[in-house]
Amino acid sequence: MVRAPCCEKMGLKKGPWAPEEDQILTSYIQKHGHGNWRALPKQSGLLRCGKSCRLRWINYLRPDIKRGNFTIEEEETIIKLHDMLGNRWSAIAAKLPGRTDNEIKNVWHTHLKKKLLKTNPTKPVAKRVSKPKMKRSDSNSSTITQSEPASLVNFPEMETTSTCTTTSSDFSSVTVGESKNIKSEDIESLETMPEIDESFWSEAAAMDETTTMPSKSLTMSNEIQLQYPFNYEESFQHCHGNNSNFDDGMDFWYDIFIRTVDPIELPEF
DNA sequence: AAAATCATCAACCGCGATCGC
DNA sequence: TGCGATCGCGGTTGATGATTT
Repeated sequence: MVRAPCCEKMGLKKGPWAPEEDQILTSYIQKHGHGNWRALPKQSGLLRCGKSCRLRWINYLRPDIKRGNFTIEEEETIIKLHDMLGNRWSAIAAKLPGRTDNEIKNVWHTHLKKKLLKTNPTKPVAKRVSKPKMKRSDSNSSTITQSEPASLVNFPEMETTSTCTTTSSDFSSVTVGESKNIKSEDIESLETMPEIDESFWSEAAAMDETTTMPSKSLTMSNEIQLQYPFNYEESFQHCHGNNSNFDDGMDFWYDIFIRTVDPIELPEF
């Protein structure tokens, strides 16, 4: 599929927005709503592409935008959420009313990353938990489809956990209750998401000495998930063959771990 | 005082997901 | 069901102001 490059048409303006443009966009949206962003510039008379209009509205003109410096509480929330979610700025922004993903991203890169490095230079700052990418074609199926491995996972503690015990030879089909598949809302449900901090991982590693993976089908509640700090790579290799790697295993278990809303069922193995 | 470097942040870009015909 | 259009996200860029040399 060939995509028409955004803003490439002659006459479309780029760069900083003039106050008059802001005025036009604001009054148009207040009157008509934004509807189709692509059509908005034509209808409002702006010489901008829809994408640019959308960004300007979302990041700057929206009436509920909170301006000014971030409070200590907001910064702490960002740090906490980033620790849990990684660079999922929109998910983090959803928990900070009036703040945009762009703003949070900027604050993270300019202030918080440095702040964290100062206060705790040994802790990995760029910890990223990738959101599993689901193939659209599988959205109604009951199986988890893994489209690509996590690109960066930095949990050194996990690599040292002892192995789990499974008797599985086929883990390719995991039933996920009613929700059928991972939904972004599930991942966004931070109210039910356990906080994963360093103490969790060290506790998990300690517990792992005595726990093994259940060998029969089970319902995996939030608590149970927390009790099974698997060796991601080995467990995944066990299920998918020895050619799979740590990232595959991490992503696979992330799929399972992230289901925090409804209990899920694992197949017999 | 001027040049160089750094910090900030608004805006852009590309891509995957989703919508809707 | 396929495909083009559109949306939304995250990474990156570049303009600008502040600070340092």
